[in-house]
Amino acid sequence: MKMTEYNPQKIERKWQRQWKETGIYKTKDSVKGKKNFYHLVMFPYPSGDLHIGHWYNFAPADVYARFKKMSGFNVMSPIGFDAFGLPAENAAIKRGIHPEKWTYANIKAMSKQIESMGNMFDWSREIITADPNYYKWTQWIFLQLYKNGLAYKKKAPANWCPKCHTVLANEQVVDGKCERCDVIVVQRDIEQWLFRITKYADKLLEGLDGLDWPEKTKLMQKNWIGKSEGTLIQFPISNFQFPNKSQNPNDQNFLEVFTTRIDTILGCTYCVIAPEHEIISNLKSQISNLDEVEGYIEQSKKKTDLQRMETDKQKTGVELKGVKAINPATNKEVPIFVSDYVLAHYGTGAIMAVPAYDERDFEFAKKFNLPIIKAPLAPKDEMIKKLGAKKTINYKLRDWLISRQRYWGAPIPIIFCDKCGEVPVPEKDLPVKLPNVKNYLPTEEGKSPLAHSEKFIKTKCPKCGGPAKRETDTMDTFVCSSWYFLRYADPKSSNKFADAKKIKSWLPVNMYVGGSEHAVLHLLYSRFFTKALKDLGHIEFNEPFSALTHQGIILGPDGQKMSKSRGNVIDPDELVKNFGVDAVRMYLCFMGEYSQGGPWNPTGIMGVKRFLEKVWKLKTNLDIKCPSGRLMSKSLETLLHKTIKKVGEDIKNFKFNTAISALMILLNQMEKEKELRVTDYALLVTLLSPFAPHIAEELWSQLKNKNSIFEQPWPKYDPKKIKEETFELVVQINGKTRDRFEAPIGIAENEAKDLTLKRENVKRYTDLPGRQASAKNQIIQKVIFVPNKLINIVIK
RNA sequence: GCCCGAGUGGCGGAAUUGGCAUACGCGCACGACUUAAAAUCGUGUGGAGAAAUCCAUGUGGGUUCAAGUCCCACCUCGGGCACCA
Repeated sequence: MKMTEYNPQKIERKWQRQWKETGIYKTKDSVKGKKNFYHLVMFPYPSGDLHIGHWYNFAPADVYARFKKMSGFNVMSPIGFDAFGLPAENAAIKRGIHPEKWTYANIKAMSKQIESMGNMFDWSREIITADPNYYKWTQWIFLQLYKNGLAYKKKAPANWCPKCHTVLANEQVVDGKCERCDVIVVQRDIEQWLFRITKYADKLLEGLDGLDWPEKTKLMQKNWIGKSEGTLIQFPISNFQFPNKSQNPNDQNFLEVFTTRIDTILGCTYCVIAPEHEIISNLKSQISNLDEVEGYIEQSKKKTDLQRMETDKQKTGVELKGVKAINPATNKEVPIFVSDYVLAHYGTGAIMAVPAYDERDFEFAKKFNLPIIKAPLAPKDEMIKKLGAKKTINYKLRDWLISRQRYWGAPIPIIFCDKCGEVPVPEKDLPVKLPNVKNYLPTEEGKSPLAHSEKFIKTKCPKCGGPAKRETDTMDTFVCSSWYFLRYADPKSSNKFADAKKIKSWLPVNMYVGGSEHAVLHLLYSRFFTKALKDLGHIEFNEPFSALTHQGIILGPDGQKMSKSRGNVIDPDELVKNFGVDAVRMYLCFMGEYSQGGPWNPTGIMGVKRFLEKVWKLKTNLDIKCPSGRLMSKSLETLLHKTIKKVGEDIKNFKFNTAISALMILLNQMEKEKELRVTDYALLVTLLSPFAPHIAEELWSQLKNKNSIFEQPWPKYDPKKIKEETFELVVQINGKTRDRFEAPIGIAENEAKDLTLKRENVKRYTDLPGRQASAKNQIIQKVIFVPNKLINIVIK
């Protein structure tokens, strides 16, 4: 069969079938003489349809992967599905379909769509996090963390989404609202599982330095961790009386505060404690306005986080009457207030207020008519010594809340026994399978739907064999995705989460491509898992992703975020039907800077489509144009080598738009040539192949090549052939371009100057009546010569 | 409020890091082919001016022989954090 017309759909079908049959993208764990290169895109969750955003993530990333493969690396580019979790579950519930059925139907549909992109994904390594063979190891990792004190259960106020009926991690609360459904989050006292990510705060901070990541992302993590160095100081309570009950050794007769500004302590005129602060219960007998205080505490407990934030300008609070603290620096008594502008979970939950130096304290002081003293600043170190204060470090980062009162997740492998208490499921009993229940709807009472499944709950205690109950909460889906990159190294392993040798040969990930919305979620959690697994001796590296790139967001043609209600959604399937996969891939690369994204231009794609057609036509004309064996023109040769250099360098830097522009320039030049060698045309096709793999593979085979173009080495350029012999010397008069002429590379300053002064265009400025152009008689003040670039004559 | 990032033709965007601003593409205009249209090909395309030339990289200042690029102030947009003491 000989194809004469360019029919993208036909070519795509042909080569996608061929690639599948030959298994060209199946990755071996090692190839002799080649270095492994782990190239990863963030795996999608099975939401339903493949969005243009997925394309923008995967297609340009595939250009990079193919380029790496052709550059001599053994490239692994795996794909899978982040199948558990709220998004899939909510979508399923909305349609009245069981989450499992819905999820697997979507995976099937989306796999087909992903395959249509023609990426070099290795499907033999596909993973699905909802598969028991996968989540067995998610549970196993949970147990490792649990056994080493990095996972714990506690009852405390947590972010509760009233619509999703589950608690959420701090990272999943955006502006006081649930990141999934935008409903205002409330605080709810509930038993919850947490990972002790705070133990790794410092390591997570330090590790950022060595990473080839966008600076902005590193900064976001740094700010999220929020390290601040300060001091703990004790403010004695005057006339402190221990409560009547038997004396608790933890009861303190002082108030400990945290400050980063101990130098301002002389200006401290009152103290403030958070409504949740423990000291209140010990002071009860001394507080004369206890009813008022407790009323205030009740009130602030009822507030949502969002309401607390809204009180931005209006500070509230109540003084603890009958109790005073003593400022240890001045030995003066100061009042104590309870106010919700102080956060219980940060520092000690208590502050020394210095209204003269702190804006928030100033506002509060003004409202309650408290003294504002502009005291002199004291030297920090001296003050610490004098007061016997302790230097300390605080972090904004809080422990990661991972339990969800939802059905569609990996069960937490813990058993509760009346006799033995909390008992981890023995590793040999993993996985704890998620039962296929009929009643999977979330409940209001703060319990997982699994709590209704007697069959699931009832079990035996692994320790004593007595009757016991299973934990019914499931894990946050971010737990599943915090280690998936390890599994790709050995996706079928049944006796380990992945073979150590295989992990060593592939990890850390060499290039990770995905959205920046995960800057403090997935990317932080994965770093935590990696560090914990390393400390527990399971892996040998500290950081999961050596290099990271974010794609931008594609907006609708109207410049607005794409949404069905706005009707500005661009459907990639439709584009593929109209323009072909190669054109879609290529236009995504061409439309602008990769990390920037931007509005979709419906007519812009015609440009790359035309380009591909021209490449095709050039081949048709080749037989006429090329009498075989002719030398190409000097100028084409230079351009060809320059293009090889530019395209390679641009792909390496994810500057796909300028790489394509260089290819267009090369094509435009080739079209103008009277004769064209087959080998030179083949070079163009090779340079094009990472962007438009289907047409390139077809043209390559039409050039009578038997192997795949992707088994070709990336072309090398000859640095000698890039060097030109002449250049265009720019002549400026007072910094403005007035002339230019061809001059040999390396021309000396004197020679360039002489030639320049003889130019007619220059004489017009320098040959003034009665004066001569020379630096001596002051027409010419100065001559600036930039070798191989320009000459600037400064005249008066 | 604080911390990042960005503002370049009608539009998406280039610019070897201080050296010809507007590459490449879209769009538009004119021409060729056609009975005609589409497609295709060719030419032109920042603004003003007859021209010399002048003016243009968010605004205003500065440094420099030379600024889109460096410095200062401001404006607008995007992102992050948000009572973290």
